[in-house]
Amino acid sequence: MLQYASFGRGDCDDPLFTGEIANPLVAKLQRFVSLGAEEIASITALSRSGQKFPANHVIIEEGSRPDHVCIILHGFAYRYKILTGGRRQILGYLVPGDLCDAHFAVFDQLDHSIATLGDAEVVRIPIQELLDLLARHPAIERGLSLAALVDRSILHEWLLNIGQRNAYQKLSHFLCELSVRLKAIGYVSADGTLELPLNQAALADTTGLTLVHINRTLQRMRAESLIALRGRRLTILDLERLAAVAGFEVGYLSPPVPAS
Amino acid sequence: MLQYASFGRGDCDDPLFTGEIANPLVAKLQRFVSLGAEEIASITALSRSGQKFPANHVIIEEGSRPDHVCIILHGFAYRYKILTGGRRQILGYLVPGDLCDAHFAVFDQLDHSIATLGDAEVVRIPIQELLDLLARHPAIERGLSLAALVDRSILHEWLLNIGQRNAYQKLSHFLCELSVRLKAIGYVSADGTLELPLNQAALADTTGLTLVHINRTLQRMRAESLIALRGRRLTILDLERLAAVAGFEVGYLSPPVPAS
DNA sequence: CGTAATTTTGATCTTCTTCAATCCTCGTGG
DNA sequence: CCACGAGGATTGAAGAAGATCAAAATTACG
Repeated sequence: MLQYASFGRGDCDDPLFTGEIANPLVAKLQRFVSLGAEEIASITALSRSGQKFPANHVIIEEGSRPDHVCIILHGFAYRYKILTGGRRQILGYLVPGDLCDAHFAVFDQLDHSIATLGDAEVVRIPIQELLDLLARHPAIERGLSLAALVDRSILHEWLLNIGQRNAYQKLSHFLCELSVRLKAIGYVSADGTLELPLNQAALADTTGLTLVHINRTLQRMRAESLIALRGRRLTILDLERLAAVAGFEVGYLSPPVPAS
Repeated sequence: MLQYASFGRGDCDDPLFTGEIANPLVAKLQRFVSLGAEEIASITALSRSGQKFPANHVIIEEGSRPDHVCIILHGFAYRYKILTGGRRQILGYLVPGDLCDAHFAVFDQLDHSIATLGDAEVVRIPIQELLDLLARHPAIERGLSLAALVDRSILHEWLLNIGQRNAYQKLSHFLCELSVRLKAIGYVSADGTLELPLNQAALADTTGLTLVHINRTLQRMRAESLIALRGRRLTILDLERLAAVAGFEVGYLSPPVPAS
């Protein structure tokens, strides 16, 4: 049984519910474009049941040229690069509904790896099937393009974050982003609690800081009553104030408004 | 008269030559896909003569929703974001042939600004015209998609660079990248000299370091005979060794090999 | 209940920042 | 042809943010 189900749109492990729950990819696309019943059915058909992976399982290895695309159904994953010497930079997080490299994978070998954060459920779709789907349904293609746009915005924001802010702000900013993204897919409870398998080492490699320094920064944030943290359960006590110290602006995470 | 012409494919300011020189966008696309004569003609027609801007002129402002796309014909530009407080992060550089936001601009308002680095010549193409062009010539669209892929790789590499390497490596890595990119468009002379209007403040905001620290790092690199630097003229004396200290691997800059 | 992973703490060190001058360089106008 | 001014480069000194190393404490988990 996967964790976090209680915050999600329902427990996909329960076969009784399978037909009823919004497919996470459908849900994601619907934040960008409106989909017809047939489009929803097509996506659902492709991504009904996935493969389950344990924590820290490498889904796609840097340098490979995958012949399929992965969609996260449950749980989380992250993109990363490793430096000779062992240092790791996390390049981004994938949440349910996100896919590992839409049409990108068609051409190229990956420049980074992707691994599961905690236990996760992932569907693999042969590239050709995805291409067919996109060809048949321009709305889906458009939705994915817009999603890619948001991804790029996030990348830009991360660059700004890592390059220009101090440790306290870096961490705050990342937590704000996380909170907003997870809220959008229903993974944050009313009191601001999010539960995810993110350890301090991952936070360090996300922000370009040291594990030790992350630890101390977290403590400071707790002391200031910005967050509460126990085990995997992180509660953002004061998102307003957290956003203020981070200089966080939601804009870049919102689906772009289509030109009229 | 624009600088750097001597390193480029010819002097585009000379009207006698205009018809003969490869259009920089054509040249760029040809590194990814093969173009027919008609495609080349179409592109050339769209981007024959541009508008000239002085140094540090903002071409596209963050938050605007441009109805056109810009192509750099001559000179350089950079993407950047500014933080309240004045800190600036440079997100990437545009060289001749690059465009400010291909099909991206269709949907969204920009999340960052773009400005010229030195004097530059830029064409503005109405989005609709570009869309028509892409619709008529799938090869061009494909070329731009591949170019976007490389852009993303670069962004990933920058994140790794800023997040995980030390000052010496950061700067070395950036210089390696610059050298390779400029060499690809013929802007590096045989002895490794590149001439571009990049001051130490820009290097600082590119790497997330301080101007003062950049200065001292450059001095160290000179002392180690890795580079020579006089005014705008940077010579990479030993690219091998520079790449070694930076942990630089060219791969991510190469056009992806199309799947067979 | 024991082992491994993760978090926490302490002490020390150094890389990089900050602040504040000074010094070039180069284009401009007198 | 030279003085002037501005942007850019360089230097120095001092401080701080964050890194590193090593160990202990906690927590998770089979």
